[in-house]
Amino acid sequence: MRSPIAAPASRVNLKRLADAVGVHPSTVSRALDPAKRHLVAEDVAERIVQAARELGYRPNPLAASLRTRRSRLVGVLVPDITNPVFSPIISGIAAVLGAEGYSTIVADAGQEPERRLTLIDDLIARQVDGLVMATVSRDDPSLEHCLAQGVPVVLVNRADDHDRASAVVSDDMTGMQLAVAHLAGLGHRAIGHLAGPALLSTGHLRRLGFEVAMVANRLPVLPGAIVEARAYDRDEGERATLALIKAVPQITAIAASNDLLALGAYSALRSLGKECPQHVSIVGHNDMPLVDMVHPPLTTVRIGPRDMGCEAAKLLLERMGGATGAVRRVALQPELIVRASTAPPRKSA
Amino acid sequence: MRSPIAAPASRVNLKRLADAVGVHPSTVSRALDPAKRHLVAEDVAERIVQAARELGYRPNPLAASLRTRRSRLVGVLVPDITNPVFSPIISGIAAVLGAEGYSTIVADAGQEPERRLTLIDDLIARQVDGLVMATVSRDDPSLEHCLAQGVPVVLVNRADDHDRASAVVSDDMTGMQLAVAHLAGLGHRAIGHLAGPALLSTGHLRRLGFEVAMVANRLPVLPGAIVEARAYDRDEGERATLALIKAVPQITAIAASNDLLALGAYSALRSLGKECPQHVSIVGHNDMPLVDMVHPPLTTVRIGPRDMGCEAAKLLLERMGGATGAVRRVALQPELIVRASTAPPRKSA
DNA sequence: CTGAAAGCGCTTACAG
DNA sequence: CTGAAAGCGCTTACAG
Repeated sequence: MRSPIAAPASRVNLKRLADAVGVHPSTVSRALDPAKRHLVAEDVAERIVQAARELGYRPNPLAASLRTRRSRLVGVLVPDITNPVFSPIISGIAAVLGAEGYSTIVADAGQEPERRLTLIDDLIARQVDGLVMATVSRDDPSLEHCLAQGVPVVLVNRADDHDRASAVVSDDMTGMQLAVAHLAGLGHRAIGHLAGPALLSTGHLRRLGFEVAMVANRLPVLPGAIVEARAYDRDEGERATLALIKAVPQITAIAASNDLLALGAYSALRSLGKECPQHVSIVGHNDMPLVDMVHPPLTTVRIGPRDMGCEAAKLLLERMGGATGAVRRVALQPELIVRASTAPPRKSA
Repeated sequence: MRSPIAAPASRVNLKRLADAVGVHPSTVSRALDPAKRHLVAEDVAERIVQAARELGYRPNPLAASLRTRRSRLVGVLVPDITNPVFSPIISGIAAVLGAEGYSTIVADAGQEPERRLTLIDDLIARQVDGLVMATVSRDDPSLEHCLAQGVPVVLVNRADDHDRASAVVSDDMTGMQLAVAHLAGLGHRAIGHLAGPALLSTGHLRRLGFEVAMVANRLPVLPGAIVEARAYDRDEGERATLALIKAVPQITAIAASNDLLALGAYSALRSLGKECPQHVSIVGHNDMPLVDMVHPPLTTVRIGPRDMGCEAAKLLLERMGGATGAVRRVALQPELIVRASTAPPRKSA
């Protein structure tokens, strides 16, 4: 008894375990697979399970994957892990997948499409059983790439124009209609829109929602009242707002395609010496963390990113389970959260 | 020519490729491994590489891992993927590891220590070559667990009391000293501290930094002027602040152990009808996204989470490369970011 | 410089 | 109900 702790005893594998119990490895394999356990005599199975526990047997998933061609691994592609919208999505995906024994490997796709394909190929090479993509544009070649290889894919937060894959999104048009209706209800007539990139389904649909809602509220879309941001970030929000106000100075309210854009609008207003909501009301989209604490607290459209992640995972699970039904699109209902960045327009306006 | 696209032509593997070129699989294996390519005749290697490209050969990393016992996979454990401090850490880790051909698999450890061990075991079963842990408390059993299995581990953002593993952190004591010095410089004398959980190195060290800095500035730590939060979140920040002000009503400034706690203090002050910074100055820690936009913009200590991630990855790379030197602790220098939540105390105070 | 063989640790037809 | 064998796709001593 030299050392109380055994040397990392060269890992016990199936064969060793079989020897210990005195049966054939294949029997051990069956006994330990819930789906096959019924094939082996109850008492034998019992002894095997017992021994496995005692010896601390841990099956090697790599070996199993090599054999079965299933890895119990799913890849999640996000455009930017640093964007707070994606954390809850990832967390939702990992939670429901984890409960089913899948591990999640998340990859930050970055901006270059080149790198994106490489990443996807890496994941496929690692034999992921499925892919969740939060990265795709409305007409994304990387989606084709996945599909061509036969990997089950579901999209999240963004959808494909051609419905080539199932997608879980927030109901983007409705969300924007909520925003516009709120503004119209407050009495605003000259409303502008900070659009997201038209290549993304969120940017496209929210813009559509804006236009539809304006018509529904019998409000004119003034020329120059829609400015498209090149990216969902604060700088672009600021730039777009400056352009918007320059083109349509009489604007009293802005519906932004997302919160970061709205926050950029705050900065633009400040640099112009205007107050929100006294001069201009602003509504965002997403309800990302902390927008309740900015000044003024942001009125926004809450989407349920974690739920979206959960739903996406469920869809993928079906797909990976061999379900082969039609492509589905599930749209979660967003909710308007009214805070202090919106108010009736001033009479003077 | 029925279909323009070939059926997913049963994947080309090493053997198939070897047959195509007319050499033995082992030769192909060598030619394709940069470290072994010199072992094969240049022209043969050339032909192999060429054919590999043409046939679209993609080596199966699972099979390679099974053989070599190296997976080129590293696990990253975070306590809560939704906490914005961790995204840049993850992103930094993935970036430097990715450049070396490693994939990163991030696991959200959640709160139950039970689940944490399971996750770690899963990762180890998948043969991760190394682990980065952002989860450990100062004396964490799960660290022992990893070490016992011989997995290279490096800690990030948090360190271990016993220096059982290398760690990359921000210089927490210095950071807090920066905060206190700033407050003292403004003329504050009655300064309180919202401490983080003492079980975490950040909570512990920042508190220590607070105490040391108070002494250095010849300021008394009033009884009740340090309140420990049970978690790094806004609710706890609010609760702790209320307790703090109740115990020491004459407080004019608060140094918080992190930004979320500081934001909770904002809420507490508001509920008490007090203004920041007029009644109480507040400084946070971390400089997380958007704290520049809250009201008032938060003075805080900026740590470099992305850099921390990068450094941690580098350390892990060394470790995985077989480096066996002493455990190292690298502390990045934090920086004070002065915004509008701090001001001189009012004369009346 | 190249080939033949063994083996990483599993799973699953195939027999019996 | 259990065993023996083959094989997933690689890599790496071992010969030559």
